[in-house]
Amino acid sequence: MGEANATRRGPRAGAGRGSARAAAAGPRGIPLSAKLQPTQARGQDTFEMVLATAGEMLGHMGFEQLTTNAICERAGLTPPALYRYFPNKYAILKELGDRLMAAQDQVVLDWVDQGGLAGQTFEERLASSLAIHEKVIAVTLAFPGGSAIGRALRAVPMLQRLRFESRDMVADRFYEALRARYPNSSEERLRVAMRVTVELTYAAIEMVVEEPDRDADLVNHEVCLLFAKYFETFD
Amino acid sequence: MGEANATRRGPRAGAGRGSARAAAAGPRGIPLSAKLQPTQARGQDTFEMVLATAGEMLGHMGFEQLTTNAICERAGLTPPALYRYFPNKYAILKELGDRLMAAQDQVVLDWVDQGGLAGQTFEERLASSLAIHEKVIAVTLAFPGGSAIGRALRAVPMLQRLRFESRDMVADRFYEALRARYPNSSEERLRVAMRVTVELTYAAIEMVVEEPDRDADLVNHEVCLLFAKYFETFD
DNA sequence: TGTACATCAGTGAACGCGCGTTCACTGATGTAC
DNA sequence: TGTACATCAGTGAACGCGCGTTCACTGATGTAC
Repeated sequence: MGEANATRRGPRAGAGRGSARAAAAGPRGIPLSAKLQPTQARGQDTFEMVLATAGEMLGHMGFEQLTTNAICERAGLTPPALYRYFPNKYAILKELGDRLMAAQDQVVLDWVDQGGLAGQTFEERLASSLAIHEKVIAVTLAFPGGSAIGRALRAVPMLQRLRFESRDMVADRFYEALRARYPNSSEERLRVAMRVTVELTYAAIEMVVEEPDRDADLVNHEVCLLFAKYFETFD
Repeated sequence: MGEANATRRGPRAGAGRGSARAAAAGPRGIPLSAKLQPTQARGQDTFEMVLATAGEMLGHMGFEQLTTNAICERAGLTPPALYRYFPNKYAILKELGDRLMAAQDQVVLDWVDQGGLAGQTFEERLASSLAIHEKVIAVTLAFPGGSAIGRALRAVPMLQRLRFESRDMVADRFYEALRARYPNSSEERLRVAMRVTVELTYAAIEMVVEEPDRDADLVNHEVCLLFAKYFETFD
C-alpha cells in the first residue's frame, strides 16, 4: 500500500508551482493565501478557531516554535481540517498579521480623519498624539499574540513586505492630512518625514509592548514630545 | 546495535538540565553558550568558519530556514564538528548577534568618547549625529548577514534580552555623557529619553538597512533632525 | 414537505523527509621526560 | 631530539522524532424538484 500511495502521489508533488495559485505565492514560491474560503458556518468557525488558537499560542512561544500540528492539537482539530483553509503556517501568520495591522491602521486612520493631526497648539498636538499612541498600544495588547505577531512581521521576510505596505499607506494618509498645512515643505521631504514618523512610531509602540511594565507612560510621553518637536520643523 | 545504542544513550538524555551548563541556558532551558572553546588554531578556524558561513547564509534566507546541517554542508564540515562548539543554531545566532552588537556599540561608544554628543551648535550636533548614523549603517551592511541578524535579535525571544542589554548599556553611556550638560532635567526623564533615543535610532538604522536603495540619505537626514530637535527639550 | 443528490467539512491514519543529534572511531597536535 | 602518551579536532554513518502533508473515507449541510 505504501508504494501504491507513493506512485499515486507522484503527479501531485509540487502542486501549486506554476499553477493558478502561484499568483499568490511568496518570494520562494510558498503560497500564502488561504486555499479555500469556508462557505458554511461550521467552516467559518474552524477558520477562526485556527487563527484564535495560533494567536493564543504565539503569546507563549516564538513563531518559530509554532507548528501546524500543535495548532491542530490545541484547537481540537485534525490536520486536514487546517490544511483545507491554510496551505502552511505562514498563511496563518499572514492572516494574523493582516488583521493586527488592519486593527492598528483603523484606529490610526480614524484618528487622522477626526483631525488627530490638526491640533493648533503644541500642547494640543502633544495630547492628541499621546492619545493615539495609547490607543494603538491598547489594540496591540488586546490582540491575542499581538507582540509576537508584530515580531513575526519584522522577522519573516515574506511578511515584511506587508508591513512596509501598511506603513507606507498610513504614511501617505499622514502626508495628505498635512500637505495643506505645510505648503513650504517639499513633497519629497514631507513624504519621507511621514514614513520616518510612522516607522519610528511603530518602533516606539513595540518598545512599550515588549517591555510593558517598564515606564510605559514615561516612554510614551517622551516619544510624543519627540514627534511634536519634529513637526515644528515643517513649514 | 540500534538497541544497544539506544540504551547507552539513555543516561545522556537531557544532559545540561540541572548540570553546570544550566547557568548559561536560555528561557526554555536551551543552552546558548558555546560548548567548548577551541584551543588549537585548527579549532579556531572551524569555529570562525561556522560563524562566517552562517552569517553569509543569513544574507540569502531568513533565520528560520537556517539549519545546522545546511551550515555544515556549505562550510565543508560534518555535523559533529559544529556540535563540538555550538549546542544548537541559537548559540550560533547568539554569537553572531553578540558580535554585530559589539561592532555597532563600539563605533557608537567611540563616538561618544570623542565628544559626539558634545556639539555646541545645533548644526554641529546635527552633523555629528549624521556621521554616526552613517557609520553604524556601514558597519551593519559590512557585517555578513547583518540585517538578518538584526531581525533575529528582535524576533527570537532568547536573543531579545541581549538586544535590550546592549541598548540599555549604550543608553547609560549617553546619559553619563549628557548628565552634566542638562543639570535641570531629572535623572529619570533623561534616562528614559536616552533609552528612547537609542531604541529609535536603531529602528531608523534598520529601516535604512532593510530598504537600502530607498532614500537612505533623506531618511538619515530627517532622523537626525528629529533627534537634534528633541535634544533641545533638555535643559 | 419530503426525498435525492451535490457539495462542504472534517476524520483517522499514515507517509516521507530532513532536522537535530549522537555514536565509535581516526587523525592531528601538543607535551613530558 | 626523539619517543610515548594525552588531549584536541574532526569523520562517516546512522538514529529517532516530529513536522508538513496527503490519502480514502464518513458525516453534515444545502438545494432542486
